Amino acid sequence: MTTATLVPVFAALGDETRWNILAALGEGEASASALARRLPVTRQAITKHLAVLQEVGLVEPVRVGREIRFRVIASQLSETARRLDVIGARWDRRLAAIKQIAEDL
Amino acid sequence: MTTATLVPVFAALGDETRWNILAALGEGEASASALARRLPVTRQAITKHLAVLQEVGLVEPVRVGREIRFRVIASQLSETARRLDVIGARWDRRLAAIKQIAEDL
DNA sequence: GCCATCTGCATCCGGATGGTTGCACAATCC
DNA sequence: GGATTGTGCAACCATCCGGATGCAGATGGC
Repeated sequence: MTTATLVPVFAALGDETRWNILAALGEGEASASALARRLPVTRQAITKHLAVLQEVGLVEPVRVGREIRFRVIASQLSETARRLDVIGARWDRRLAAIKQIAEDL
Repeated sequence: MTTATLVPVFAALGDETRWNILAALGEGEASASALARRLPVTRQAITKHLAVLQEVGLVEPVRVGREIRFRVIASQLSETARRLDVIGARWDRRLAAIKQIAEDL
């Protein structure tokens, strides 16, 4: 679960490279080195990004022999979407109410 | 509609102050000056944030007399949530498939 | 045991970013 | 018409951030 606070999750998702990493991980678990081979960035850069993604619970490390692979935690994405949807709905209601009031004038 | 590219929207949502502004706008339309009065930041800072929010279609300016009020576009929030949910679902399927393969070994 | 490979840590760098201050300009209300 | 209030623009500042380099340490294959 680790329901991370919402804002940092969005901050993590607000970077193109991070999405590329997530997309690459969609093909299956991969280590930082492996990711560095198929993406146009250094391993160290990838490591930092993975740390950010792990911090907000979007990704999870798995030790395999001497390497550390990472896998996407899809549920965290869904959870974030759900929470954002709730917020959106709340605003919809509020705005609808305001509009109603305005029209009643 | 203005289906802004997803990543910049997340980047915009990845800032605490911006959420405070959105929350304040939830009470109803407000100008940059008005927001500056009830938030612990300068009007100019707020103006910049509003520009970012407007850029990604989360907020919309409305001219009222000599002031420019801003209102939240709730549909953009819902839309973003929907798109994120689709991505999450895709990952869920993919991960389920991978798990299936692993178990079949 | 040795070499190849993967990870970790520290440092450095340029650009973006959140924020401020200061000033000029526009419009509105009385 | 004048003072008040709202906006716009520019410069400046500190910090964060994405990224690169370099080097040291760990670990596994053969």
